[in-house]
Amino acid sequence: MTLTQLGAFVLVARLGSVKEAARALNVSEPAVSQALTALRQHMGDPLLVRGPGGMTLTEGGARLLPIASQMVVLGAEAEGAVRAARGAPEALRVVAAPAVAEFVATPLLDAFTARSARDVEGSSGVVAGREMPVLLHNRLADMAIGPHLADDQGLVSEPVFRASIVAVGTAAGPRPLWLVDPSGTDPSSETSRLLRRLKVPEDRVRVYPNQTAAWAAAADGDGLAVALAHLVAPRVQRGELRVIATPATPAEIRWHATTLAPDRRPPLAGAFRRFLATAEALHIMRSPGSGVPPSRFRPPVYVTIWS
Amino acid sequence: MTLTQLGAFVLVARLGSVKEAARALNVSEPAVSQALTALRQHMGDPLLVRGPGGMTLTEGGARLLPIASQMVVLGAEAEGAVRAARGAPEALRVVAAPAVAEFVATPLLDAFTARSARDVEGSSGVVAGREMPVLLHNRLADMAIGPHLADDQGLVSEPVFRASIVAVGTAAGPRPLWLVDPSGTDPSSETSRLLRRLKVPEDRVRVYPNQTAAWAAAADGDGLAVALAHLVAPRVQRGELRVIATPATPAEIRWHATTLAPDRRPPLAGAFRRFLATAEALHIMRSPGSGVPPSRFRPPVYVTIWS
DNA sequence: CAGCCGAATAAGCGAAGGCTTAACGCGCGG
DNA sequence: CCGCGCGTTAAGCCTTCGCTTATTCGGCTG
Repeated sequence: MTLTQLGAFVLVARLGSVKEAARALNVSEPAVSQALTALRQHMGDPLLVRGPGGMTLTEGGARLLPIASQMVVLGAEAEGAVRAARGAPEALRVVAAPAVAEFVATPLLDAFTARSARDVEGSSGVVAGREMPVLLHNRLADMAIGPHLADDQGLVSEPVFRASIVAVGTAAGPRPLWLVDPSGTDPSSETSRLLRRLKVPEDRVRVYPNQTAAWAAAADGDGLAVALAHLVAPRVQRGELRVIATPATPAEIRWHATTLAPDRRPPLAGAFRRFLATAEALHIMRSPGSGVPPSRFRPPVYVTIWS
Repeated sequence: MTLTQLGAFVLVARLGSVKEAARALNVSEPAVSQALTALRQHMGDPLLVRGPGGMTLTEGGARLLPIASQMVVLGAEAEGAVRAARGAPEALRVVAAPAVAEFVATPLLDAFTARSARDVEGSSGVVAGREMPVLLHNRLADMAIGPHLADDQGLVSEPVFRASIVAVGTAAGPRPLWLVDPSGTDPSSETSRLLRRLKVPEDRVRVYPNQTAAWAAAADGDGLAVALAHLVAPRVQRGELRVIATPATPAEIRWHATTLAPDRRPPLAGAFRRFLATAEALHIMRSPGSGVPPSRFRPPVYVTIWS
């Protein structure tokens, strides 16, 4: 399996014909055809078969195409990325648990890049706790902010923030519906730990795309939402929501910053780690202003790998 | 540039040593070293240099690593994907504008897969309008739901839903701050069209990760949020928010479903397109129940390409 | 049935890729 | 200063890639 083969396959699938693909690639038609057969053989699937209106994908080909297409794109990107590294700003890549990402990751990165004298470019993404060690080890991220990561060889995980999680809703009741953010599906998260401690059955849990949405549903009387106390406080004061005591809340939780061991982590990750200890960072975590000007808002490039 | 070369590079970067990488790959040490030099030459960058505590990445290497790593992973995935296609459920991949993704994409796909007799597996992702045609053409998605896509050769875009966008907040005032979801940064979106029509300068715009969050901020009196009227209605009725008239709102908008031309689109995409015309789908779009049980909630695999 | 078009196959060739063993360079600690 | 340990270079070998031209196969159309 070669990038050229994948490229040929992608182009034939897109253009619907070997001939056109050959023309687009500026090679002879058999070259493309041969690349295809090599790939077919490797995969053990026809991938593309003759059909009305050109070559059409088999089910296997349809599965392969998005993956192959991405690989081709990444291949092109790779060359550019290395070349662009000269004189480009240093990159700092942070992955975070949903609540962190939703409320504080962007303000923190903004403050850090603004304060850092160096030319720095930060970006962040959301992942489950289980993924974090892998991403750090593979250096797909420089720092993870979220739950404590077990003493995985080569990782250092230090607490950077303490908060309290509470249940909020409009009224207490028996067998409430629990409204949570995606970390409810992440077994290593505090949210899911809480649900387990309360023995909430799965059919009494509803997952929302983010904590704000879950609060909104709770304010509608749909159930109890899990919330970080200091973040939901304004709504409680306004009377939209009430803090509902449960056997397991309020509970104290900690956010941890995890990086590779100091001798192996990028310098920038160390600098950011030190920044997290400053009063400025602490202030941001305690009361993040939410919403950012559009020029600052760069949504990460989410590429969905359809599996 | 070969996948083997990239694999060797990734492994050396991860393990910090050529020797260990060679052992992990079960090849001789020069094999790895040579793969590295080939890649270095191709890229025109040392990528990895000797450093204290093993081989350390150059800035260029650091840029390459995440890309290379992903390519390697995808390479492995490719083989599995084709093999798994036998007897696997058919895949339907939908990309959607932020508002669609936030409120209706998941319920729609759930309803469709539940109703379809076939074994179907749906998944969805969020993208900007500009990306949609290329994703469809490249067959990285089977359908796009969002703005009308210009008469791009080979694409058919049909309206599937009509709604009204309004501005909501707690009070009208001069020079309000506009609170929008990420589509505010997408020039082809209705939201950004609206902002342009109102001549809102960029520094009066704040982008939130989703519409719900923007509404919440608006309820806090932070400014005016852009909202789909029928979705924000409950909050207006409860008095949390008021609809604020502006010279450009309320405005009627349309969601369009776009696929490849019928003769080139996957059968499943056609079936889903027809489903969107049913009363059931219409009902879901009009009043989507939000929040899904966790067993149903499969967050798409978001892979961030750090550029 | 002839003719045509597009895909597949055959045969051949140069250039990489990818692997080995052997030897070299080089920083570091005994 | 000698010997490790580790990365790199050298040389040789076989396989595969990737391309060509020439030919064959298969389906569609007049």
